[in-house]
Amino acid sequence: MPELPEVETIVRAVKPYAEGKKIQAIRSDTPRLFRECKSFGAVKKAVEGKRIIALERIGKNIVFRLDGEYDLWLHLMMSGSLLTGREAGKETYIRMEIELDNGKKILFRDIRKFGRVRLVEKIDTSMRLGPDALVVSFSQFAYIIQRKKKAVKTVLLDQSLVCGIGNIYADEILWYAGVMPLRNTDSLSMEEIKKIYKYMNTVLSAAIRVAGTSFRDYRKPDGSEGGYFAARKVYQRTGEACAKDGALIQRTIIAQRGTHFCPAHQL
DNA sequence: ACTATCCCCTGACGGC
DNA sequence: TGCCGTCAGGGGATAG
Repeated sequence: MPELPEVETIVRAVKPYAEGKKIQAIRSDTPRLFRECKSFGAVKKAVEGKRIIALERIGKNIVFRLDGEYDLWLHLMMSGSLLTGREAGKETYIRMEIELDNGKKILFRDIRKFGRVRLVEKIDTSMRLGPDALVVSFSQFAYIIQRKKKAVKTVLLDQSLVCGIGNIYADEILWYAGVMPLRNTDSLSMEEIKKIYKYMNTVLSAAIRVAGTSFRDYRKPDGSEGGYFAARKVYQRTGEACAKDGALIQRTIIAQRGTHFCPAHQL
């Protein structure tokens, strides 16, 4: 699923393709994608003819910074991806096509139609996002963790606290940190919070270096797969031996999500 | 105001 | 062969 490393990979690939170009046309036959906008027509009117000043990632969110009144915001949700150098007619599940003024196209592919587009003001406060997981300082992070009294995994998944972490990396980070996903944040020692912070950075950075985790739907814009699935320690390894101590990986449900952990070294 | 639960979508896969 | 249940899960909406 596209989490911070996957969205970062996509944005890095699309950046040189999009930045500095004008949006010639935007097309879509999936009204559902624009369910949070007034209408598709309103989006069309706001973005066509506008230049893409920059392409940015904030957590799992993608923002096309435009030289108009609004920016174009996109969330890939679970099965969304951006494709470059391809024709819409030759691909399946294309929900939106952005044609640039050089004739090239950015395609939004999304099997499950969970993705969403918004027009956002230049300074937007409606997204309710905490600081990005790769930007937040340790003191900020410790403060955020300590003022919550919930399962640590739930806190890591809450985008309004820290944004960018999803189900795969929450499990991976907690495996490295040696902390049980169900542990209440008010019981964590400062040592444990330090470990979670440290591995949040190392796991996300390592995943970006290999272009993310391809599990089910996620692919890079050129169609190739990310390499982190092979490197993962717990996610989707239920019943396998833990790489650290050989105990069998267990699975439970936290916050409606499959949660994987080692019962021996995660305390 | 806060938290927990439901639900949107589609395809893959295992069991019978 | 094909039908059915389960799983994948981000985040907005809604109930409490």
